[in-house]
Amino acid sequence: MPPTPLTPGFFLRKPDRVARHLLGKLLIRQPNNPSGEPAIGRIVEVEAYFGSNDPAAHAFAGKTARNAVLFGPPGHAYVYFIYGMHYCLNVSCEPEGHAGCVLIRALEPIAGLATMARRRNLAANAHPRLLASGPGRLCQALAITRAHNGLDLTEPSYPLTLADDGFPTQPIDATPRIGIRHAADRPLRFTLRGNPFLSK
DNA sequence: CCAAAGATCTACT
DNA sequence: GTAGATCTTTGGG
Repeated sequence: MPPTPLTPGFFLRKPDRVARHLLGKLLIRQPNNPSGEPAIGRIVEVEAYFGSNDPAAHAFAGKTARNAVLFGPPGHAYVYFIYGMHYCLNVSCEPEGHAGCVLIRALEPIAGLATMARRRNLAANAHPRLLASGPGRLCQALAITRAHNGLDLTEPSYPLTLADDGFPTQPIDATPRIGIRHAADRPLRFTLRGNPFLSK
């Protein structure tokens, strides 16, 4: 079935519910110029962050210039720069005023693998696992930067879109989130069970 | 103004 | 397994 963009209503639920439902969906990156090819990946690993009552969330200490997108409408991109080198992509969820979000952590490459490899400075025949398995890697593979912060991911005419292609429901594992200091014991990282393109 | 931490990745031992 | 790269954001003086 042809990919259908997700609707804002998809993101109105709590972050853990949205996270589970995002597994198996497509992240579509339109080319920057007409001669380029789209880059498409299937979401296989995500983490849920609750705006309040979640010490690990960027929005835990309240609204700032950096995290303002999280407090806005659902289905929008929150892109931040970390460790001086990497970008990470989140999707805002819950109604406006609530700062829940989902971090996209790994993609299974579906289309545009050569473009992904080039953006990642890898050989054209590099193992596809190296393309987008990890939050920093997938942003590099899809050329996602702070320029995309605040973008509506439900609008198919924009360069970055989330879509459903009818991929069937799969068993899901829930494990602790990666790389955080606080609340590291909560099982809020969700993965497609046994998928070879997970980040760890 | 300055300092410190950070939802990472890669290379090297 | 450990270290280094590299810079934005934030909070305190």
